[in-house]
Amino acid sequence: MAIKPRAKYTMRDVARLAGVSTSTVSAVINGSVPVSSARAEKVRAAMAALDYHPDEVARSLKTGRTNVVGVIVPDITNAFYPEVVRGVEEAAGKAGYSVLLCDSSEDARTEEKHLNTLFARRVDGVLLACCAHSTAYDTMVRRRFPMVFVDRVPAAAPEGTIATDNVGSGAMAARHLIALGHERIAMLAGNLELSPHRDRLEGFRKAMQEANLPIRDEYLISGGVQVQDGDDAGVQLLALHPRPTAIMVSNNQLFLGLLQALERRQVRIPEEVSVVGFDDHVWNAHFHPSLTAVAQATFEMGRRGFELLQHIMGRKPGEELPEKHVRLEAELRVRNSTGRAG
Amino acid sequence: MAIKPRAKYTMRDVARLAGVSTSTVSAVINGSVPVSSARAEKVRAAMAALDYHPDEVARSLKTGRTNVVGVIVPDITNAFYPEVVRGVEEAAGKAGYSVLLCDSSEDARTEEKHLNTLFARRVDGVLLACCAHSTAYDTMVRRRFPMVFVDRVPAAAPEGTIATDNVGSGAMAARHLIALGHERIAMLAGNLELSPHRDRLEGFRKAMQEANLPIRDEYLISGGVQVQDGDDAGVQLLALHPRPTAIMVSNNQLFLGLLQALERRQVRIPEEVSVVGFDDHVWNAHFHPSLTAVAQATFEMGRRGFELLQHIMGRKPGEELPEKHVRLEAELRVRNSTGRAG
DNA sequence: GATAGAAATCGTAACGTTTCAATAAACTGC
DNA sequence: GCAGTTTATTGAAACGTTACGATTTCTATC
Repeated sequence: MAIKPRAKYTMRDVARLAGVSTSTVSAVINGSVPVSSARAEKVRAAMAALDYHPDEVARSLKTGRTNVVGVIVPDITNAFYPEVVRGVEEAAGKAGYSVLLCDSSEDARTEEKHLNTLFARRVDGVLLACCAHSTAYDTMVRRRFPMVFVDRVPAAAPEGTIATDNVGSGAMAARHLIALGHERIAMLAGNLELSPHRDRLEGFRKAMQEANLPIRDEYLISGGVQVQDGDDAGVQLLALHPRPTAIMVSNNQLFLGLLQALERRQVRIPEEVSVVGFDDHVWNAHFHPSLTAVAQATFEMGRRGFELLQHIMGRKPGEELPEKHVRLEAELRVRNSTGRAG
Repeated sequence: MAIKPRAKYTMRDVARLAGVSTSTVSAVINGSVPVSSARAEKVRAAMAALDYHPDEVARSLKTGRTNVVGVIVPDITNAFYPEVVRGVEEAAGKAGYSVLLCDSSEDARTEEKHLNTLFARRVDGVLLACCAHSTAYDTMVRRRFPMVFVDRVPAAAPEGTIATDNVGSGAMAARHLIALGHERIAMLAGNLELSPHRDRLEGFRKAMQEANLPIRDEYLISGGVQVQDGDDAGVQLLALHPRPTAIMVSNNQLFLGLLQALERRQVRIPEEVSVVGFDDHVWNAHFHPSLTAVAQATFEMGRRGFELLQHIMGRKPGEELPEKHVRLEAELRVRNSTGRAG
């Protein structure tokens, strides 16, 4: 294997130019040990003259830390995740960390592959929005790897999780519909192997029960999380008698699919059916009608997720975490896609 | 500085367990040198038994390559970039590279900081969608750093650029409006320091000239690229006499702002004014009316951008590139926001 | 001016790999 | 059976840092 030409200058060169030892250069860089200001100045001048930047690879090998965290998302083109990633990236940057981004395409094998790569690259920790049938939990626990589950959390995770209060916000969305007088409420519940969808359904159930409203089996559609799944489910719901007067949808892609189906059938919103979705973004406000949706604290999820990971990475053996599970509040943005029943 | 406990096992442990030297283990891993199948099998068994994964950090230090590329985007929450990044990530993954993601927030100083970090981390190359007043070009050329400019390309870049044919697609959008009989056409041209916006304006000018149509100064609004800028510009345009009958918009955020302003003033689209934008995404088709827009080959931009970078990284000194600049065709998706001139 | 103690500096041995020159082992052909 | 070749295997020297113990240089005190 051909060896790549490396950075022009090394610490040796700086040391020679400044007339000191490499130890002194290292001390100036890291501030680990006091250096007389005269020499420190000389060293700094030499570094600038050579445009010298310490080799982080060598440094990592020596210190055992890379100052890199991995982030694995199931689909970066799903508008939810870029905001989370942005939150991570910003918090990480402030703390001197860089972010290695991986996309699992909702595939457990790809996820596992990424996890192995990140492990081999010796990242200091991983933030993971896992996919269905994820084996991540076992793999990394076995390796004692600092990890935080974001958005989608395995039931077994004993610590290091951050997510929206999905039970609560599912109930919130349902209660909103109930308060508008709806009784025949349907839900596109998404993939019930994923915690957010499972929890939102639980919240929905809770709210319905509180209000003494029945949930018909045929009003509950679960399975996929893609646009086409939402479209299919919409078609299915429209064929029912009686039709639901309101539909709650468990994520933005299903939501879009549902809207597509309703539009094709020329079903008027909210006159004929009210719809409320999860995941808000700019376009929701400009849809016709504008869309009522649950807005998650995406950016904050990323930011605090990184902070949680930082605690885990910095923890001494046996030490307890200040908090093991972070639960974020969501906000219902009421717009014009939900209206009074009847 | 406390040293982090490292991976349980090293090549030494594998070698000892397999009863061979570390050189042999290395040979098995890299296939660099023939190893008798009996010993190779022993080594593989030992690796599996210890769940051993070679330390990529050590390997990088030795080989001088990290198999990591950096990607810097101005705003990952702008729906355009996740698709580009996905293209890069996928192509990179297939080639054994990982992706370090940085967000510059459209700020030249942040961009420069990221560039330095990536450089220090010894990534093998960088894909950059630069921001206004970027100093990246000089910095990295000085360092002879493999780099590809994506989407936004500095005029001076002698090679390693990939972008949409913005002049062509700008002209395409304008011609579409002209063909519909519009003569008073306005343009929200965005930030003219950025090549895509500059080029789209040039295309617009070209098409107008071909058709012998004048461009009024007050119909040309440039400056920002954010939603609010689009809104402001919309307000400004609506105050003019005569009003333009069609408006072309240089990116998706400006587009959204413009739509916001038109909606507030209850301007009917396309009856009173036709609008065409840049950057298509799923929601455009479901807007009311559905939005005519130029769709760029985002995913492909990422994928081919990475491939171009690969060529640059793998190039021997003095060798020529198979192609220095990649220009991608865009597609005009005609929907209902553009109609015949009144 | 000598001396103790503190402060600054340095040499060197790692960190976990790869690679190259050197050795050992196994084949050739005669 | 032996020189000559090929083929496997290994030991040891890097790669560019950090950090430890050892050493030198200061400063203050008597």
